[in-house]
Amino acid sequence: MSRYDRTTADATGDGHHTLVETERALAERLSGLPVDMDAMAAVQNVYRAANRVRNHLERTVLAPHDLTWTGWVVLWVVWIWGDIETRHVATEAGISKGTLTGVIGTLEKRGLLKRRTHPDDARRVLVALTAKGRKLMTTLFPQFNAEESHVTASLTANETTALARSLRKVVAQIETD
Amino acid sequence: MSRYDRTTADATGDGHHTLVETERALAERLSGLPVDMDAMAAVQNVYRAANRVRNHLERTVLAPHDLTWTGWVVLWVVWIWGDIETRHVATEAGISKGTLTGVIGTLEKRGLLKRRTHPDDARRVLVALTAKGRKLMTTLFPQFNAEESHVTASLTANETTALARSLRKVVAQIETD
DNA sequence: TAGGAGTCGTTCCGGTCCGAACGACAACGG
DNA sequence: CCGTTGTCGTTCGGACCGGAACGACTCCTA
Repeated sequence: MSRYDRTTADATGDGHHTLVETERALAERLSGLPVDMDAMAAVQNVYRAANRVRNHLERTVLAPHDLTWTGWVVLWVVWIWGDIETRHVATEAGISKGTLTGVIGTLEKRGLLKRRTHPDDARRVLVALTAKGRKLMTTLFPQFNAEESHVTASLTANETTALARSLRKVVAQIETD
Repeated sequence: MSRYDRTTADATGDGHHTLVETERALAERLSGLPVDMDAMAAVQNVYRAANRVRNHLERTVLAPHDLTWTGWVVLWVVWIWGDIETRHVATEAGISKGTLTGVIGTLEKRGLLKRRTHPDDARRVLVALTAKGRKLMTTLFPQFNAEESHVTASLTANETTALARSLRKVVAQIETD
């Protein structure tokens, strides 16, 4: 046993700690200093939830079709907005343009979308789904959305909308810097 | 100009689209099919907010100290729980043990933490901060927490706690599969 | 007490990610 | 006209990421 068996940790068995445990351990490190526990908990859970949701959707919906999360998001953006410039795709998908180049290359190689030069500006590149890509999205989106419903199933309708609204506030707050 | 200038997009100028615009464009793709818009908006914003928060904190707090987000999380976990086995660090930090090996290697090379073999089990490895690592955390955590407060500043206290609670529900929902 | 089963951290691989640097191109100026 | 400036997408380097395979080690059992 010995003290190394996490006698100070109060583990819940699977290595996860509750907020209360973390708060107590943190108090030992920062005795006296003021800590915004609510903000800390919110930020931690945003990041934790995002990764959990991503991994879950990748495994249940995307993996059978050999799609990564980023690949899916890019396909979705192009599907919705169609015939869109790559720089806008990058902004909309929330990735850098450097990353997008590789992702679009992969998707184009698989015949899901196509690149073409902008007719009025040879620097720009337009992207659009192929027929194969549109067919895939028509099949996949209902499955994806059903899983989105599933992961939010433990929330009431009001809680779900409040969640989205609060998160938009956080994003807006960051963008006003 | 031409139709390629996003006449169908209703861009807000910076490449971002509102939920209403997305909903309308989506309706054109899925006319008739039922869509859980609330779940979709919630999932999208969770992921968007997580990345925005991460990037913001990396730039404002972590970058000056040449720390990555993952490196910071690992340091934080070890700081809070101290003398902890690597497998628990991986679980707590939300990364795989394969990834953790590399991150710990980097942090150890910088003298921020130290590895040592578990006295009762030669397979296990214990990790603890060095004096330098503890000093860094004492300096950095208040700055980090202040930025966490800042990004949630546009939420009321009730909204912040509700946000964290809803996100925990989402995580719990996924883990019950 | 010796062998098999299980668990630990590590290594490797293919892929993702960002930011900086780069070349191609367009727009503006003299 | 032609250089300067700025904006595209692309390329490259370094870090991260999960999952599979691996060797080292412990535990269980006959």
